[in-house]
Amino acid sequence: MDKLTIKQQRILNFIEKHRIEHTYPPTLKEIGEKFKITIGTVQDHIYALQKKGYLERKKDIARGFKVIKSDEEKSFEKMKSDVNLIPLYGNVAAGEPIFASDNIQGYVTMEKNPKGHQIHFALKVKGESMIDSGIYDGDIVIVRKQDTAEDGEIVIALLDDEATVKTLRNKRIKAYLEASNSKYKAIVNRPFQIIGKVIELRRQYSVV
Amino acid sequence: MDKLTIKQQRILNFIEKHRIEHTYPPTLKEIGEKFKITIGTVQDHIYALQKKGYLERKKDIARGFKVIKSDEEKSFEKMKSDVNLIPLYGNVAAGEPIFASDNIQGYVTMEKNPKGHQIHFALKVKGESMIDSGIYDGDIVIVRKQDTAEDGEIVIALLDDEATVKTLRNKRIKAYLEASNSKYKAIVNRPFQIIGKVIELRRQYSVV
DNA sequence: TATTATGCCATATTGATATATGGATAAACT
DNA sequence: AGTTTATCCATATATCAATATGGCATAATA
Repeated sequence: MDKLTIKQQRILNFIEKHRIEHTYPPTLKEIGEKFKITIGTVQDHIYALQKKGYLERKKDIARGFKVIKSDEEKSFEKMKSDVNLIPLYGNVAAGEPIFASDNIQGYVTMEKNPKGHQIHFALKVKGESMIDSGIYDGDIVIVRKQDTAEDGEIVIALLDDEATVKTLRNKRIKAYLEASNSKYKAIVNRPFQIIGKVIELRRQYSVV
Repeated sequence: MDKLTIKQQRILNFIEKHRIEHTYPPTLKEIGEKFKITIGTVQDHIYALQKKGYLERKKDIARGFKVIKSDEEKSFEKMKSDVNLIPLYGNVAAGEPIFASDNIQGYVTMEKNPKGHQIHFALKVKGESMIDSGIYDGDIVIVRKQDTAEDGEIVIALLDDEATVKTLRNKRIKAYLEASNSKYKAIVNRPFQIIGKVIELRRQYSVV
């Protein structure tokens, strides 16, 4: 693609900017007014932009401009549109509903999972019970909702109506939850329910 | 805002969809063609959409539609636009340039930092030297470029042309680098250069 | 030196688009 | 029963907007 002159670049920018701001591209006249040139001159510029491959336009269509983006810009935009916002829940006291919208503390960005629309959420970890697995107090875990898991996977489990992070031990005889901290005992013989599996961990360091 | 009828909702959706796909909104005629109704009827629908507050339009302006979005939609869009993609670099052998675009392994999404345009990048951690700080082999660290740091902060340092993750010890007498693993010794009396500070850690668990 | 690209003007014409008006039916609401 | 709302139609007109054409000057390029 040939390089654009300053004038051409400005006009191209104006078209795209106008489109974003007004939801529709400008007319030739509007471009002319902006740059204090006549329609005829605008035609020349538009022609140049088309010839150089930076602009497409539909014939006889009002405001029928389409600014061509480079592959790099495109893939960047695509990647951005592939970003999902998932809710970050705060810690929930026993008995309270976990997924109440009142408990949403914010949102966390996450690359969209290619495997369909699975439901994710994020949770702030409280306590030291998973420290031997490198999960610290204050870390954020991103969780995929599911009600089963394999032996050794880190899960969010509902224990006495409270959500906790633990390693699932799914042995032949019985499933139980294990803390990753030698000071804590495994939780055996208590009913629990798995609500999701930890798929990612995030830790934010305080920024000065 | 009054509720929309099915027909009105469809027309509203079409206008927005057309805008996204073509970069400009449709004309009255195009709407009429889509729904096989006459322009007069389209006028009625547009009028209703305006009266109910779902659509704005400029008088005498071709394709002058603007679909009004709810506050919720707006804030979601805004949050998405506040997402940045930062490059993820792979491990670099000693002597090779670190920030060469050849070394970009992918991109990581990150909430845009409100404090201006700082430069960030991401790096995959190799080795066990920071395990006592909960940073494991394979973890991804997000780094803010800077050439100084405070005592105790985790930094990326250039040691013999190789980038490593270490804790900075900035004592009265001399600065040195410390591993967070009792098996490793601190690196004293060797020249190094700080290239950034770790501001976030991410760990992906294998998803089955 | 001839040619092409850039940057500008003016004006006429064709076609695209929006607007205005009037009329009709059925359903919902007061 | 009367009124509003939601659907539709048809047609005329004004204006918006794109296109076509021709001309001029300068700088870069073959």
